[in-house]
Formats: sequence, structure tokens, C-alpha cells
Amino acid sequence: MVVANLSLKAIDSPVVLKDRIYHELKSAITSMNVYADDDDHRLDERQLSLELGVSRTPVREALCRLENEGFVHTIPRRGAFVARKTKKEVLEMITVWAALESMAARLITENASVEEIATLREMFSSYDEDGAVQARIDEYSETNVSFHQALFRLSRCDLLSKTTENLFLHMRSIRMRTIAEKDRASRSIIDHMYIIEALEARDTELAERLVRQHSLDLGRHVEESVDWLP
Amino acid sequence: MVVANLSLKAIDSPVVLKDRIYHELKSAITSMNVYADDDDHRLDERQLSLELGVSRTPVREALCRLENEGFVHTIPRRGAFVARKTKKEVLEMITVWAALESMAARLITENASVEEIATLREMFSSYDEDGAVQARIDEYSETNVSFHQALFRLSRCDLLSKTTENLFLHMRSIRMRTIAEKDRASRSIIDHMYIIEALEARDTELAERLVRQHSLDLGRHVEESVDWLP
DNA sequence: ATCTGGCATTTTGCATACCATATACCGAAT
DNA sequence: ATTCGGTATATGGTATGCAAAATGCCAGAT
Repeated sequence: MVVANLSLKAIDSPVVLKDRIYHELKSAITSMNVYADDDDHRLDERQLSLELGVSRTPVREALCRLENEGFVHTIPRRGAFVARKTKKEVLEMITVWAALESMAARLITENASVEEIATLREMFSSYDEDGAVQARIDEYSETNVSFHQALFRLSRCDLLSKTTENLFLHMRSIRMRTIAEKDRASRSIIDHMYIIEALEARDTELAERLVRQHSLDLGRHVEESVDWLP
Repeated sequence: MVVANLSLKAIDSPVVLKDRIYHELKSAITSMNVYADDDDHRLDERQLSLELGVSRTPVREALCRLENEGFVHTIPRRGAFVARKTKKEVLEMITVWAALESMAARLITENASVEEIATLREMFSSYDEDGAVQARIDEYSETNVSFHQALFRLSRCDLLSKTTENLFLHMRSIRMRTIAEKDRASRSIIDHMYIIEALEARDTELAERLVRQHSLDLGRHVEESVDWLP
């Protein structure tokens, strides 16, 4: 008798309530327009547990996690609120992003394959014609996010990706308040092309500088033109 | 009648149990030698709550926070364990560190005052004589940590500091297993001096490069000489 | 009319109770 | 003797209960 070798992958994730609640709340928070109105959004434990049909305990653990990630702000004995970033905090997030993404660019020039870098160029192939970006601005916005996420993925550094993940989500909330700005979009695609060229040329220093500058430009833009953040 | 203007600072931190437990557990975990033996350290909820004289609820919330920060690894229905980093994870932490600290160096060249940068140089003034580093290697180790923390502080970017804080603690655990290596220490102080010179000269690009290289050198060292991590 | 002080209500923080699952032990069958 | 299966126990996940603290309201005083 031989033991059948089925090469099964171990199932090791009995999805527990607190995790489901965490994801549920996180997606709810990140998809809401936090900065739309001025009054702060309260997260009532009891109300949430009633709506989700569970007890308060797993809700509290989910809120605890969200607080650590900066999506929820809790005041002892007062309750939990959807966190609102100050302008300073947003600018600091962009600074950290610039640091992490420029490092990702370095790693790509050193480690990524030609094919992987080629996928970056392909992402923008459908925007070749003049005015294509402006015509499909919403679609381009998605491509834009995908491009930046791809940079982290190709860096092959999970911690870089993981650290940036929440920054992405925070920035998405900010973007929701920002109306699509045409001229920034068209400049954005030009920047991206130069970045891709530097990656293809394996020019570590140039790629790093371009990526950093691209982010810091966004920071300067926010600094100058966003006046609706405290 | 006038209202007395006492300019009081608002007290807004009714220190709650879960926070105290969090700090207690965190300091206990970060000061233990996690990598000393091979068997993993289990964190029994009931035992912890008994030892701390509290119920399981706040202990669980503290563990939840520690898990988010990577100090604790929990398996659903199996319990919590003190997290042990793999070699790959340690190298990725160093990579992220390099990214963040090199950005901090950039910011210092742009924003810090002459006096602030001078404090960096003063930190090493007592190690001027030849052999002083080797003679007081433990003391130097502390100075070393202080130097790197000072770089983040002088960057004036709270998020950079905050993001690095836990990386520091994780690396401290790693360092506990590493015996002080004399030649690395003396090379370290030389690197630091060049970094300070670049900061003083406000040479943004050079400071960034030196700081990044200093960290990446540590990474290469770990890559080559640490064989006791999975 | 406004301000203050106390009471009622609400809600968080912590403790406890219960339930489901994982592990360990032990006996029976091969 | 070894292996398999069942049961007991332990432990984590979830629900609930209780007390302290915060908010809001209302009455009374100024």
C-alpha cells in the first residue's frame, strides 16, 4: 500500500468573525467620502454590532486594528471615529510614499526581468493617441493606481508593498475629494514614460530620482492647491 | 469679573488598561531574546490575564495591536506566539529602513538648522581618541541607535519616525543575538562622520546616498553572515 | 435670560460566561 | 506493538453582563 501523494496545500485560515468585520469596515470606510462634510463620522459599537448581527467584541477588535492602521481614531471612553488626516499628515504620507516607491524603483532596475518591465509599458499602450488620457480620465485614474502598485509588486519586496498598501487607501480617500485634473493627468503619463525608460535602461539612480520627484511633485501640488484639509 | 487664563493643557488620556497591557507586553517581548532558542514562545491568554491580574478581554486587544505591528503572530483557534522574523523579512526591514532613513537625510539637508546638525556631531565627540569605540563598545551601541533616531527626529517628519519606530525594535531583537563586532563598529563611526559632513554641507544627494548605502551595507552583512535565521 | 449643579441616559471598558474547535490521551482492533 | 478512532480537556472566539465615565437635560439660582 502506498500513501497517495495528492500534494494538497494546507488550509490554515478558518476565517474568523473579527477578520471579516475588519475587512467589511475597512472597505466601508475607504469607499466613503470621508472629507465630504465637516462633521465627524461616529462609529457606534453597539449600532455596528447590531447592523452586522454580531456582538460587540469582534467589532471592537476590528476597530482596534483599524485604529492601528490610521483609519479610525478612538478617544478613550468617548468612542471611535473615522479618522480624518490633516494636511500635514497627508504631506507626510506622500513623503513616506516617495521614499518607499523610489526604493522600489531601485530594486526593479536591479532585479526585475525585461518581461516584467515590459508589462509596465503595456499598461499605457491604449493611451497612445493624443487626448486619449483626457477622454478616458476615469479609466486612466485606475491605470495610474495599477502602475504604482505594479512598481511595488515588481520590487519583489513584500514589506515595501505592505507598508504602502494603507498609504494607497488613505490617498484614495483624499483623491475622492479632488476633481480629476486634466493637465496633471497628461503630465502624469509623461512622467510615467520617463520612469519606464529609466527602468528599461537599468539606470538605478535616474529611476529612483524620477519616481521620487513624481511623488514629491504631487506633494507640492497638494501643498499649494488643497485648502480643504485642516 | 474676568475669566482666569491659566493656559492649561487638556488632559485627554485616561490611561486605559489595554494600553498599559500593550506597553507591558511590548516591552516584555522586545526585551526578551526571541531568537535564543528554537522553540516558539507561546502567549497564553488566560495565563497572561492571570499574571497581569486582569481579564482576557484587554489582553486580547493588546495582542491584536501587537499582531498588527508584527511582534505577535496569531493562528486562529491556535493562539498567539511571539513573532520570529525570517531572514528574508529582516532583509526587507533593512531595505525599508534604508528607504526611510535616506529620505530623512534629504529632509535634514533642506530643513534642519545648523545647531541641530551640530548635535549629531556632538554625539560622537567622546569617541575621538583611537580605540575609544572598541573600548566602550556597549556604550557606542547605544549612541549608534540614538544617532539613527536623531536622524528621523531632525527630519521633522513624524510619520517617518513612527514608521521606523517598530523597525528599530524588531532590529533590536536581531541585534541581541549578534555579538558586538568590533570592525563593523569602527567602520560604522566613519560612515556616520561622512554622513554628518554631507548634512553640514547641505549636499542632499550625497547625504541620501551615504545613508542608504550605510543601511544597505548592514543588509549585505546580514545576508552574508547571519545563518541562524530561517 | 443665562449659568450652574445634579440626575438620567447612553456608551465605553472590563469581566465573565458560553460555545466551537483543536489537541491529547487512551483503549480497542489489527 | 502499532495504528486508528473516540472522548475528554483545554483554549481561543464570541456573546453578554456590569460598572464607571461621559453626555444631555432640566430645574433652580443668580
